[in-house]
Amino acid sequence: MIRIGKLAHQSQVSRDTLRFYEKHGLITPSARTDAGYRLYAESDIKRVGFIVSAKKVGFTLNEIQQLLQLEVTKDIKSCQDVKEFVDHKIQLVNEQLTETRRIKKSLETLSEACCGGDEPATQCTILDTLNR
Amino acid sequence: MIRIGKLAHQSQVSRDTLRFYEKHGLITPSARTDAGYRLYAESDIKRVGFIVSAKKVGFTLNEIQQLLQLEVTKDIKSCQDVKEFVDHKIQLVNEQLTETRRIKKSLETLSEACCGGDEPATQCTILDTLNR
DNA sequence: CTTGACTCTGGACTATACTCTAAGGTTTAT
DNA sequence: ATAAACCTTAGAGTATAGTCCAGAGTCAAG
Repeated sequence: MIRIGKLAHQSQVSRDTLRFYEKHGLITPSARTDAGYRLYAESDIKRVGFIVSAKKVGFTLNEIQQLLQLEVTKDIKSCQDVKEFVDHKIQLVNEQLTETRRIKKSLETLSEACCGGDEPATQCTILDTLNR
Repeated sequence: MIRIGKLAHQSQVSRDTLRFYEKHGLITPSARTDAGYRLYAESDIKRVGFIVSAKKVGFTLNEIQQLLQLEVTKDIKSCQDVKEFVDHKIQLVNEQLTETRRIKKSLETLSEACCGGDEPATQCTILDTLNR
């Protein structure tokens, strides 16, 4: 059983973040010392690792909570359940990608129409476009 | 001079949003009635249009504030200034795009390694991967 | 036995962009 | 004249993901 500082160091997150995750139901230390210090067991450490990994692939904390539900109840869940969850997230990411690409194109169109020269911007095509 | 409700309707934003923009220095009505009602002049209406257009191409409110600065002082600004601003934003969008693509790929790798079948998820490659 | 490192809690603060509510005043239409 | 529609302000709430701080308690080492 380790204390919060050590876990924070090991997991490369801050103590505050661990407490924040706890407040949001992602990880609860298995025990406390008499003085109230959090004590994390091996399984807790793994759980934090899971959270960190899931963050790295783009899951939100909310999604991670659902993933942890799947992980904990994996014996009554199927691979299909897990894969569907991931595929749903891929869909969301694709939608975001589409929107960001649209924005990129709009901006590029804006930029390309502009001479970018020393001229005063009184007739700048960018400003003109935004004014319509 | 029109009141907030009409402007909101015309500009397709809520009254609250207009007041929110005002609080954040994006748009201030040119006048007020004796009763304190906001009165928007033609130039104010244009300004809101500018804000809405800029939002549509992905600028944040903070960036729009800077853009409005450029717009208002356009006679002492060059096309270069404006274009540089847009090009900088394109860079930011490109970085976001790169990150979102990375996430997409990670998720796809995760998904592809999973059988997605009826099997219990006890050996699910997705959960296994996140546990490392 | 005291100093420094560590931990606790609760709550404020950051950034982004609103949205909603309460309690009241004003204007317009009937 | 009165009701509906519109407007005002201040402030709280939403979602996301933390970060920081104060004031206090705990623990290990010299």
